Amino acid sequence: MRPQKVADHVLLENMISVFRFNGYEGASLNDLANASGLKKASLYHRFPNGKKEIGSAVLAYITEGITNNIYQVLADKNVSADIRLNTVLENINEVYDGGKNSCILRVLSMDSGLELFGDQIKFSMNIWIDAFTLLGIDFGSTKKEAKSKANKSLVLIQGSLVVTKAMSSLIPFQEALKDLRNLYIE
Amino acid sequence: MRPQKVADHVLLENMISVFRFNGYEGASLNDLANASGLKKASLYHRFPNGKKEIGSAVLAYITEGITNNIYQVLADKNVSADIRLNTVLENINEVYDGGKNSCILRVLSMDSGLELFGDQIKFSMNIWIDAFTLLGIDFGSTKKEAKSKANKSLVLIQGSLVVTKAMSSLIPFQEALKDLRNLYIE
DNA sequence: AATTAATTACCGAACGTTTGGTATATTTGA
DNA sequence: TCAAATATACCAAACGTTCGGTAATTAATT
Repeated sequence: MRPQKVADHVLLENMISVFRFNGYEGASLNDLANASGLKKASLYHRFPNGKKEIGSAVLAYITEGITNNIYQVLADKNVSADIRLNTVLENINEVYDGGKNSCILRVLSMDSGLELFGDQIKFSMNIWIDAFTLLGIDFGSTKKEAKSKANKSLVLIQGSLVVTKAMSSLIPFQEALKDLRNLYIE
Repeated sequence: MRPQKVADHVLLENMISVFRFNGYEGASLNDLANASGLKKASLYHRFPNGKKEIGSAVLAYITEGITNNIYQVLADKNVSADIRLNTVLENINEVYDGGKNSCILRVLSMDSGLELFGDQIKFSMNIWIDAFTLLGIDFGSTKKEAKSKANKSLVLIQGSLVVTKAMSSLIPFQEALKDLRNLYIE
């Protein structure tokens, strides 16, 4: 059996950067093919259902990332809550490249994206919220308080990424990371 | 001179709802024409430079709204800071229809929008920030503190609108309005 | 008061281009 | 030699845009 020219995860990473830059509607199959290193028709071999399946696969990949880099870190009771929080803040900073990267969940929830991927996006965001809710409880909050803080954490990151991109300044994102920390510490 | 079938502001309001729903790339000229009550070719009479000019006109219209409903309210020293804040919160709630409406500034800063409209979007957001900075100073903050709070207000609203839309729940937006109020009161 | 000229608003039909998607052929490694 | 992976060539439909021409109104001339 002939080997793949481009590995799955490489393919997905390349797609992600196209979606980040052009949005879902704005990303044409030619854009995606060019970025992937494969030809357009070959993308249909890897993703038989076309652009929708690419978007869906990207979201599944991102969901895996959120699970590994956020949920599993925050749910690990072997580590102190302080350190878990710091680790996750570092991971968030890394994933969004200090604020330079847009959030794929937001990008794919624009245009026709919400209709196509709404469930997957909700699912991913709920993992984020569940993760930070666990953290809040370990920091001594009631479940209700913890859930409220978790929602705030999501709002902070999403909002700061919007403002950071629109204002061409990384400061809002960096400030949001501090604010997110202050939600739990002090 | 033959009268216009559809008044400018009606035209723009209709365009806005199309952009809100479909994004910039996702909004086709057919969509825009259908929503406007004019035919596609007639849109080119009203906006000779096509889709770009429509986006630009929409942003100019939104900027006017921000100036009237937010900046002018918050800059009016004849009214107590408390009341100004409440008025603006009501206006924000109204403009975004309790969270149901996406923010056009965010919608048009996606896809190719940032490239086309970046300056206008930055300009609008700066009006928001300037307005809330004035408020913060009147609430007793230093200029630096006031500016930081103003940025937070923008992040809160943008983020909560993203989360509200993605999660199909108006709660994040409503919570953000409360959080925004608490930035200044208490 | 009537007619004509000028101006503006609008629209059906078509433009070239790009879109997402396929049918068919070739390459490649087991 | 067989099956999976990739590539070339192609397509109908939709895209943003343009054009020739018509409808509706005002201004000017008689």
